[in-house]
Amino acid sequence: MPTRIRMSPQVRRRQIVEAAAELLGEKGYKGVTLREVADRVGISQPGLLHYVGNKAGLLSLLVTDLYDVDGTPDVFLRSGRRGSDPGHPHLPAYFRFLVEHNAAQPQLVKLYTVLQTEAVDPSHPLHDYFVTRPSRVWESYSRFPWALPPGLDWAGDMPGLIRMSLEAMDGIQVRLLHLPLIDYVDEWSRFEAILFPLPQWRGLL
Amino acid sequence: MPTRIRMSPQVRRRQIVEAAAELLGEKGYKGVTLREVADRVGISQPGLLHYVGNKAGLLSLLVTDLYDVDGTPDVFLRSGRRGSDPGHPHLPAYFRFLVEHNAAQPQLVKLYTVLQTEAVDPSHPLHDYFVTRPSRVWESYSRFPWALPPGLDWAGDMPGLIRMSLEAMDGIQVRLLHLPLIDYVDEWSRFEAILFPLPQWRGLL
DNA sequence: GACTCTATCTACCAGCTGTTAGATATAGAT
DNA sequence: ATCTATATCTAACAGCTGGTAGATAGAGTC
Repeated sequence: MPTRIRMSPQVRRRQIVEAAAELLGEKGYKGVTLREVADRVGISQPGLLHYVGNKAGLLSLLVTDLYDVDGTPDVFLRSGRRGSDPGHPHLPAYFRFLVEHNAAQPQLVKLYTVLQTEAVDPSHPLHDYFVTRPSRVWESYSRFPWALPPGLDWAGDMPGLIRMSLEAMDGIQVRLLHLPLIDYVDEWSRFEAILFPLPQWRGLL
Repeated sequence: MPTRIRMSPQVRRRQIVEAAAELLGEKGYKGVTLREVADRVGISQPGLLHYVGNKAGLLSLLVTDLYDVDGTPDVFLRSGRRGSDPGHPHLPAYFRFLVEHNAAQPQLVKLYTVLQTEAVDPSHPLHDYFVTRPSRVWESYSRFPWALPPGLDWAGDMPGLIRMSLEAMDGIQVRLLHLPLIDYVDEWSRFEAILFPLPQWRGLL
């Protein structure tokens, strides 16, 4: 009978993650069927279920393998990039790092944006994950002694500054879903200029 | 036999729009079934279809009855609000109007945010509507001689300023889906302060 | 070469979903 | 009262979806 293509779990798992990321980024979790993902990978639907258990397992796989693995402040501070001195890390420097990191993976950003909004539904497998995410993110940020320019108006309101920055990024990412196309890095640099309005700082990055 | 409740098309249609808006705002278009909407209205599923034709018709109803009917620049300029002089309309004044208008209808904002992102899927009934929306919105804005403060850095880049403002609003709206809860108007005022950094202007509004 | 493990398959199913066909009852007009 | 228009219902269906059961075959091990 026909030759069955048997691959190592590592490779297959990688294929599944990539196929799922691409499809979910376009059609969302509810909009994608297991058969679609399986077809793209080149296996049968039960074959896919063998790896993910059930449909929600697809998302666990994505979160585990794609989210929160790089692009975090920790990674930035260990990256040795300019302004990444662990003693006094530059907040805008990190945001540039984050934005450039994301801009280089538009498909992942799209996936993130789509899932984040789809998860408003309390029955969505990632509902809790996303609803509580701002708290976890802030907790992550607050562990570092970010350096802030002394002249900044709201230098005292670090949470607000970070929150607005992330809101701006989210807004840009939503805009990226529509036309005419814009450039993520360019658009962020405009926000950076008004969120961190200190020319001499920007020269340092 | 059981008493059948027969209502005027206007009333029924209104009920359907409200039920659909609420449900779609939580579960999205794909996540909601016609039966759910029908149940909430209190009619049968074919009874609902009598009004909307098919499932996509639900969305047409929403767009027709809820979207783009108020909150547009035209409405603002006719509203007689402070700064709404049709000769020299104030851009930040309109944005305040828009934000306050939206903040007063959080459910509608949620619906809009959810549908906007869900419609990335090319097979989504509102795909074209949302993908091409920025162009239409800009066209709408460009019909008015918005007054801009002379000292503003990018006074020459009106499209960019408007685009950033709308991105900021979108970002806030995404953040509104998560916890801890924030205040739409407060958060916008922070962005206004950096997008339109002219104290004497803000005193005018 | 025989054996074991498991990745992968085929076959199947129950439940849900959108949609249709046709019957029925209700409100308003005559 | 009767009639008409139509809002609303019940019944039914085909397609798809996630998930299960059991068979099969490929790859490494001894």
